[in-house]
Amino acid sequence: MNTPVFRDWQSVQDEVLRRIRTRMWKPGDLIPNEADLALEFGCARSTVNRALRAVAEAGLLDRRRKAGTRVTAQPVAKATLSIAIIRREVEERGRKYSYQRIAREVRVPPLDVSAAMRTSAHMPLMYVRALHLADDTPYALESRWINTGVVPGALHEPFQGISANEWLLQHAPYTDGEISFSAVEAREEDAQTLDCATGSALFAVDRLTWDTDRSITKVRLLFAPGHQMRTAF
Amino acid sequence: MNTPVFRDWQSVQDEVLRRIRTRMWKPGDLIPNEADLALEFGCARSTVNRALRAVAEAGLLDRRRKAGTRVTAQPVAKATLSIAIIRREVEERGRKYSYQRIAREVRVPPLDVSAAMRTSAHMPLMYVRALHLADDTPYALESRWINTGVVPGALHEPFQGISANEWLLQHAPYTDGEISFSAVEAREEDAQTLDCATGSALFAVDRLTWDTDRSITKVRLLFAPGHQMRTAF
DNA sequence: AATGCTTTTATGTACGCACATAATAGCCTG
DNA sequence: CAGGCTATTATGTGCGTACATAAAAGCATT
Repeated sequence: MNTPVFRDWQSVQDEVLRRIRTRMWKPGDLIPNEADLALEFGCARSTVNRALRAVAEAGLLDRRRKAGTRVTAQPVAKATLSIAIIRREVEERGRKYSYQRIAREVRVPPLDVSAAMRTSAHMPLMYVRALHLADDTPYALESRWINTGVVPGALHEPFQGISANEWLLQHAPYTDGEISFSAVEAREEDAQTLDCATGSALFAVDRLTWDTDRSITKVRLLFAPGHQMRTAF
Repeated sequence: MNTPVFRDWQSVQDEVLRRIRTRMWKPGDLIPNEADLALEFGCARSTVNRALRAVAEAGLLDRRRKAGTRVTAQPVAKATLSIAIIRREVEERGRKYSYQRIAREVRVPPLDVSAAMRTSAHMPLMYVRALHLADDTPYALESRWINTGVVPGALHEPFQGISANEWLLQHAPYTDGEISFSAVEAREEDAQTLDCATGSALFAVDRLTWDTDRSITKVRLLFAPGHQMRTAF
């Protein structure tokens, strides 16, 4: 048999993907080891390794030392969402971005907030509420708590011209973060700001960022009705 | 100066991350080239390359040939969501999974469906509606269109015991997919099935999968109120 | 100053070798 | 036959070299 030669790791990857897709290698199957594949493909083992590693990262192969490499039985689709700065997100859709700060104050947060941020229950934090607009119509409503113990500079920043979102990225780099997505009904106050009906279904994004073990900020974004977050996988 | 030695790519990566985090290398900065870093760290250039590549994949570095490597000015947080099979998702939360097929029929779909799936407007597709339950309470309502032109086997499958979700993964591997998330208000019919109030805010996931250029299936999952999708980044 | 050609440079990748490491398989012992 | 030790094996990674390639920078020409 006349196997074509796969010299670079990308074409090895393509061939591996093809074999999985065409079920030449079926889900659960053990595939040949790196050395054999290298021989077959006419390249070095390290090239095969690079290719298989990439496919494994995509979730289509399971690799274990000594046990070998198997085609994932039930691949878990991994959708990678890019959580961009809202201004950029709006501008990339070709719309005009604008920003309105609604409130900014320092006060003791509700208990669920201090608990989530692991700050003491009576420690005041900074609260910022703002509206992001696209072509002058409401796009997303931001409600944010900032841990001024960790980011004291926030106390001197009015967040009028620049959103807290961007300011924090510049001044308080995070090391870890959590994000969660859900659907919530618009409260009357939020509905008025977003110019929609009370009770409308809103797409909500909650983010919590950390500098090692200290919380930096907790933010909820409520998007105007109809908002979609999409990606390929 | 007495730089410790970083032998393996993971510790090089850690050191690079540390330098970015501590702002020794600031956003937008050009960092030393691979050869210099290899010299400084006491390892091979390929090791530095491996580490920098990994950090770049995480979105914290921008690399371009000849231009060098820069710290990303405004890093885009990448949240990777694992879209598991619903049964597994439920079971991993330690709850009992069950499944009820509600409807299964072959008929001509609405125009938006045939358009999205790129099938001809009058071609009949299979429609399957089913409810996924966790601990016997509604968890997610699935409404699915299957392209029987591409997956004829579906015509002989009742989708009673096994969900279309799992059956398709076994019998119709996809090469590409799109996914989108949104919030929608529960229609009366959906609310009854999910045992919630009409108009409740529901988290909706729409998926469309392809085998190269032919659509396989289009599915909408409506999750019961309160559902959260979460991940770290 | 604008244009196009050439050089330089940093990243990207391939190779072959070596050794590390995890995990299975097999063997030995009681 | 159970339990534990050992050998084997496939992947994981490091190194040094070589060459490919993209792109900036420099140079020359108009």
